[in-house]
Amino acid sequence: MNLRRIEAGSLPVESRALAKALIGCILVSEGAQGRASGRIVETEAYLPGDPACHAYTGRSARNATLFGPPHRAYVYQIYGRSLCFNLASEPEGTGAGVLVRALEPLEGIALMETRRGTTVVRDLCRGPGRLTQALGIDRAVDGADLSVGDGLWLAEGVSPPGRIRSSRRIGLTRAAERRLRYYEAGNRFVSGPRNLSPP
DNA sequence: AGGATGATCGTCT
DNA sequence: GACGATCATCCTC
Repeated sequence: MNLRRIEAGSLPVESRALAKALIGCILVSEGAQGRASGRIVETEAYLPGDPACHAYTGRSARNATLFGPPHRAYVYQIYGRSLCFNLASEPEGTGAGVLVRALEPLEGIALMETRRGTTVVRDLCRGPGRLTQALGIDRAVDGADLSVGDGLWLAEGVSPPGRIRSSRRIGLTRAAERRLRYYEAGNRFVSGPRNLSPP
């Protein structure tokens, strides 16, 4: 599969615009074990001043990447077992980001099955913790510039017009009512509700 | 297909 | 010491 890398600076910086623009893009991981990739079908935006955003209470060792340049990878561990993959958003100095919640597996299915310990393709990348495991993303990825390295990068994909919908974000207790989750309507690899009415 | 539950540990109070 | 931007498993329908 010939993938065209997304060049630095061609993605939006504003959080909601970035969350929408990422739908359809392809996330690629390459390493000694081979290549694994998937098409992004679900994201969530975490805005400046958003009580649900990790940057809300100020800068710390964990969330420092969110305050760095836009589009750097922000990786953190949640519930003791799962890693979540985000892209920092907004200009440097402002803490915000976009969580990638689900991928539609494209390449390296066998590798993903090994890493995930299941052959249920629908379960390989459906959920933020699952997709990081399937792509072999670890905490060392935190802070990485995806436009430079060859281990993890973004490629151009296809987002059919009119297919992107929004809903409440998933799993939150704070600011849960805000419609900052974006997903491709009807796609079976979306992790939450996947056919809600348009806004 | 969908709801409830417990595991598990880095980070911050 | 409490709390998660979750997951796998077990249950019922």
